[in-house]
Amino acid sequence: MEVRYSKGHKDQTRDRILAVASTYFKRNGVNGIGIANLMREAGLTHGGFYSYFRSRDKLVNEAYAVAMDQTTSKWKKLSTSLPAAEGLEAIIKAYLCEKHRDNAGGGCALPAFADEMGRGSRSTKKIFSSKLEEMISVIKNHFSHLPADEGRRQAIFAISAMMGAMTLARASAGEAVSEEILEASANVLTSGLPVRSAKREVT
Amino acid sequence: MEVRYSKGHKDQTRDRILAVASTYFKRNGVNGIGIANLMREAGLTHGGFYSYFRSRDKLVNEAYAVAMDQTTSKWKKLSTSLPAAEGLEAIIKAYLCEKHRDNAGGGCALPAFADEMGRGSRSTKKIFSSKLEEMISVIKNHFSHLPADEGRRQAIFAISAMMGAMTLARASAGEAVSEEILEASANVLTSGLPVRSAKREVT
DNA sequence: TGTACATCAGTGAACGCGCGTTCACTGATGTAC
DNA sequence: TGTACATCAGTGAACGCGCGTTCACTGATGTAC
Repeated sequence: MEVRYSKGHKDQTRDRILAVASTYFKRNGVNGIGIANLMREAGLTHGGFYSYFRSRDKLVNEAYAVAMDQTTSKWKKLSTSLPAAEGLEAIIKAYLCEKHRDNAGGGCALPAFADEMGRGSRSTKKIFSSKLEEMISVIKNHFSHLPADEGRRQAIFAISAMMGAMTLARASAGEAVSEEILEASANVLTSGLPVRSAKREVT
Repeated sequence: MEVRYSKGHKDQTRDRILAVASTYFKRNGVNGIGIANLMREAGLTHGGFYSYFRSRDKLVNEAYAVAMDQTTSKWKKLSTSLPAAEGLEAIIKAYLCEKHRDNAGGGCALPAFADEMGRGSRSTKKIFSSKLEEMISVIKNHFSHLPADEGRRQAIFAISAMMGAMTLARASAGEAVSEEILEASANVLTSGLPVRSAKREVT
């Protein structure tokens, strides 16, 4: 047993539960793991759950937000370490690879449960769209050479295409077409997007 | 009560159960409706279910196949009624519209449960990839002016982008960004794809 | 310093509910004679 | 033609199980005196 009453101890435990939930919801689906198992993975028993969250639904909504934040910050890191065009290519290649496909629990929130959020409540959709807005904003920085509305359009499109390809690649994992999907989408996105065309014109 | 023992009566009932399952699974998720309610929607009681399917899992796999076939034949109809470029635009516009977004039960199988199939068994993934292959084949016909492998790549990419956009639009339904997603993806797909570029070159 | 008490993170038994599955039964029909 | 029987699509009660949720309790710690 660790020391109790330490400053922020309960917040740390809460964050741990959320981290476990984010991972398992992404890997097994939002209904793919129950509270008892979640709490066990967090090193606790199920009874304590309700001193952290008012209901399972509340946890689910918070886990959605946490999971989407994880993707956003990952993209931000890749973004800031490279110039615009290379940064976007780095994001696309890190996204559309077999390692990401086979690691749903540690990967992007969108292919893992965007469709589940589509069946969620109004509050779920508000969380989704505000977190998606942050993702769009990060990607949009890579289209700063375009007019603002065109850059936003390209960013939205790139995110849609990436998450769609990953979802289809996962659904066909183990079949030859799965790698084709990753390859095709990475190829078209990196060779066909305006950011790359712009590069070519400069060269 | 209808007449019993009529030729093919049981097959018709089976098809009706599958049609109901396809619609409700797409609308509410694969776990969003139970056997009792499914059978009630098909005009029966739950006890009879097991004279049609060996288990719920078997029904789910068959419903996946039925749902994907529905999309394929819808695309085929749009494809054959128009020349290549216009046919593809018709498919894209019919896909990326608010009517489709708000009608998951009657819409495409991919945004409805591709992610669920990603968590399915090996047999589920085999069904998925063989049905996806048919979809690719229909879309690929619209890229017949390209080398075969490039046409296939574009077809795979277009399908990924369409289903990704629809999934994100549904998850943000009710927020302004939802319509933006549909518009952005339809716009980029129809103006940026090689089929359209080819058209322009000819003109 | 030592003792009694309050605090509170965490425990685990218990409950109700929904769901997948089983199974003995029903009742309308076609068929044999 | 009429009667007895076989067939079989469909019924609904019952069971077991897992899961979300509740709640009385535990036990380690900090604090008051």
